[in-house]
Order: sequence, then structure tokens, then C-alpha cells
Amino acid sequence: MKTKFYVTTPIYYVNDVPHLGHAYTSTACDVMARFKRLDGYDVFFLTGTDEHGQKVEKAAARKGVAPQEFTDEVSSAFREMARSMGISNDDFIRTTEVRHKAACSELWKRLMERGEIYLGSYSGWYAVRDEAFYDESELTERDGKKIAPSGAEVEWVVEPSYFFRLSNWGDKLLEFYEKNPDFIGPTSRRNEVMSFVKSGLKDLSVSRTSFTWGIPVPGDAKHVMYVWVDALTNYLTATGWPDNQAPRAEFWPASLHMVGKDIVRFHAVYWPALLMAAGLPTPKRVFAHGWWTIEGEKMSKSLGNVVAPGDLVARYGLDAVRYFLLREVPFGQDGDFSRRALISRMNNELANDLGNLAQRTLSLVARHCEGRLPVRGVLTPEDSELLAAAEALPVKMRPLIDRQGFSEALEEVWKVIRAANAYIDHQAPWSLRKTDVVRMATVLRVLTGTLRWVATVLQPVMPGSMAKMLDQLGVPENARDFAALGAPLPDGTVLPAPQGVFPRYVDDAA
RNA sequence: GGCGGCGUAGCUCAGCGGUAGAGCAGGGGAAUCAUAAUCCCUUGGUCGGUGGUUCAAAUCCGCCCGCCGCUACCA
Repeated sequence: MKTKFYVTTPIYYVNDVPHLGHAYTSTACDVMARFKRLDGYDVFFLTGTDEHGQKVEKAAARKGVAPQEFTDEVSSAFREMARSMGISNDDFIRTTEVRHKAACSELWKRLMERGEIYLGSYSGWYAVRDEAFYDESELTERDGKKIAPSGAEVEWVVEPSYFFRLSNWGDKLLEFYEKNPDFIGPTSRRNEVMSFVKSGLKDLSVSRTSFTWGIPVPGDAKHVMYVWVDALTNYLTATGWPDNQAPRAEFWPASLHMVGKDIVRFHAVYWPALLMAAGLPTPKRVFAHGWWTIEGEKMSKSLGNVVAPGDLVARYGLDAVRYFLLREVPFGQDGDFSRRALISRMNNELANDLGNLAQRTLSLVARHCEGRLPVRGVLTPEDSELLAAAEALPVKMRPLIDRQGFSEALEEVWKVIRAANAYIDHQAPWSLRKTDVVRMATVLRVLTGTLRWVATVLQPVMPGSMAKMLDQLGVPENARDFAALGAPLPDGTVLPAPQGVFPRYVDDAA
């Protein structure tokens, strides 16, 4: 039986339209999912939308539509984003679905039964104008009145609220982090989370009475669940929970929750605490990636520089964008998305290094080997060295991918591609054609073999382009996973006419 | 304020106790199979500053300077 691998994107909040950041998270998860599938895992890849909460309720009201109608529309925009980015998710969950409400209610009931949730009251300085609570320390005084940073007047408000006994779980969380050093990545986030927990946890207010667009609290319809309790539960819902006979029940606990750095706390503190409190297994890993700036500036609506994934794909091509996102920046750090950097990667690495290597190799095969996979003769040390480097790729990449080291994994592949370019130059098969045809055949076969390994391991990042390259290398569709790499293709396999996979990007703006 | 991190070639970064590295950018050369792509060689750094530990420090410790993150109830 195959090992299970369950990866999730956050469910995207429908108060926003899909932008580069969403595409980034989803693409990273997609690469995880595709890599694991190629490596023989049984993968469940989940994405979806988070649709409850006051912001959504208000946004719908502003548009003059019912919340459900509003979320239907925005949710479909996220579905479309996934399609345009080539995301291979197995399910798309919406928190407004019946299955999800059922799972949330069940989780709530269990927490109540275990005494982990109690009815109390939430009190604080509330600004009616801002509809927000402020901490005492944020307030200033004017004419004897407390004033919020926004300038709004605040008043002391007490309202009933259910609370989760988060304060009981601090020590258990710390113990959990110690025992599972890989639970939070990268390490800098782990440090932050641990210091946050060490500073002491307060009980968490987990219901709201100030709006109604949410999942009702079982047995107390005046309250709706705090949106994060609702949202986090989606990961469980999608496995069919609480039905332990559901087809996907075996996927819990999740292998990896990919998140943006802004929502680490919810995933690395609240979520495991809720699960432990409910007596359920905790996810294996939470990884927080960084943000993109656009041409050196923060992406924001007011700057008008929000990048729509669809526009990028239309202009530069899907695989180039996916490659750039994962190659340009060490995953976990912030990075800058610039047109110049993207084009540089496209032309130097995709067109020149890889595309041109395939093209020059395959056109020599087409012209001088009758378009058939040539016979490999006796190997020289140079031949063996290149092949060994290519064949080591899955082994080298596995641990890197397991800790989301995408750019490092790609760097490993490019080391092999650069070595192959050096090899073809040194071996000069175009000269061997006149002096030693047998040797020429061996050199070309070593190169097509190397390219097959390279194209195979690059499929998760660039599925479309690598499918084309594997077509040209004569690799049948059922022989494109890692397990199939062990069996060389038959000599004489007929190859299609070579075609460029990565054209150079010529700037037409100039 | 507290806790944590970072500051290494023009740019992006790796190295984290043993005579400074990669990619890109710049310079020179080779080759001509290929998407004018490729290959080889090369310029360039007192590793933020300053004290200390050590036979030996970019690497460990102290202080200083400069950036950045976290420091809970919008999601």
C-alpha cells in the first residue's frame, strides 16, 4: 500500500481577489503534490475558500447581494486561479458547504463535552465606529475620553462569548514543538511561535454575536463560531471526518499545511491545541513562506501594482512563471518579483541552458541517427560521471523537497544541466560524426539519457513543458515517474522531430 | 521595551573554526551541433565596526552601528 501524503493550501478568504501571493502558495503546494505522486505516494491535495465572517457579510451588503451569492462568485474566481496556474488539487473545499458545517459542529461538540470550551464573556475597549476592540496600551486620552489610534472613541464593552481553554495547552504545545522539531518551518518562524507560546497563552474567544454570517454554535444560535475555528477545521472536513470509514479518512493527519507567514500562529498554535483538546492527531508540518514585492514595492491595491496570476501566465507562459516563483527566492524568505529578473531566468536558464541543450542534442539525433535513440557503447569516465549526476537527482531532491527547499532542489538540477552543456562541448559529437560514429552515438545517448532524468524530475515544477520534452525524448506517458527511470528506453526508439520547448523571451516593449 | 534574526564580490545569496564561494552582471578567448545559444579563462571582497577567546575566526563570545521579524482575539 502506498504511503499517504496530504498537503493543503490555506483556504483563501473571499474578501480578496486572487493575486500573485495566492498563486505562489498554491504553486508551491502543487509542486509538493506532483513530486510526491511521481515518487510513488498516494497524494491528497486540498485547496479551497474561506467564506464566513464579518468582512464577507459586509462586503456582500455593500454589493447589495446575499452573502452566499457573493461568496459563490469570489470562490469561483479562486477556482479559476487554480486552473490558470495548473494546480492539480484533488478537492476544492468551501466553508459554506454542508459537509464542512457538519464537521465544525461535531468538533465543537467534542470540545464542549471535554470541557475545553466554556461560556464566558469578552470584555474590552470597543470602538463602535471601527467595530474593533483595542488594547489598553493602544489608547490615548482626550478630554477624559479614551481614544483609539484611529481617532475613534472607545467604550468598555462586555459581551457573552464562548472560550477555548487555550491557556491549558501552552506547556503541551511547547513539549510538542520540542518533540517535533520539524513541525514549524522555517526555523525563524518556529522560534517566533515558541517565544509567543512561552510568553503565556490566554483563553481564546471562539464565538461571535456581532454578526450572523458564520456557522451557528451548536445549542446556542445567538453565537456563530469564530472564523478561524471554522476555517482551520476545513483540513479535517475534507478527509470526511468524523466518518472514519470515509474514502479519505486515512489522510488525516495532514502531512503539510502550507501557509503565508501572516497566519502561522493560527496553524502552529491554535490548530494543534484545538486538535489535542479534541483528542485528534496533529498535522506533521506547517511551513510559512514569505511575501513578494513587485519591482521592489509592496504589493497593494492603493499602489495599483497587484499582479493578477492570469495576466502573468498570458504574457510569459505558465511554466516560466511557476519556475520563476520557485527558483528566484529561497522558499520561506521574502522576494522581489521583477520583470527583469523573470526574463533573465527565462532566457538564461530555461531557453539557453535547458531548452537549447535539448534542442542541440535532439537535432543531432534527428540528423545523424535517423531520428532514433542511438545505441550506447562503452562508457568513458566522463560519460559515467554525467549520468551518475543525473541519476542522483531524485535522491538529492527528496530531502530538499521534504523541507520545501524548492530553489535548492532546482539548483541541483541546474548543476546537472550546466554539466551536460560542458559535456556536449567537450565531447563535440558534431566532430565525432566525421571520425567516430559509434562514439558519437554513445555521447548522444548519454545526453538523451541525462535529459530524460532532468525532464522527469522537473515535471512537478513545469508539467506542460516537461511533458513536451519527454515526448521528444520518446518517453512513453506511463514511464515518467521516478520508478520508471530505472528502465532505459529501447535502442532505436523513434523520436519525433525536435521542437523548441522554451523560446527566448524577446521584449516587444522596446 | 522584551525576545529572535540579518549585515559576505556591482546584484541575489551560500559558507558558520583551518589559507574567501556560486549564479547573474563586467572583461578576454575558443568553438560553430544548437533557440547568436554553448564552453574555457578572468576582473572584483581588509566577510558592518570594534574588542576578546584560539596555534587558527566570515565562522565562537562581548560591545557598538544599521536593517528586519514576533510581541494574540479583522481574517
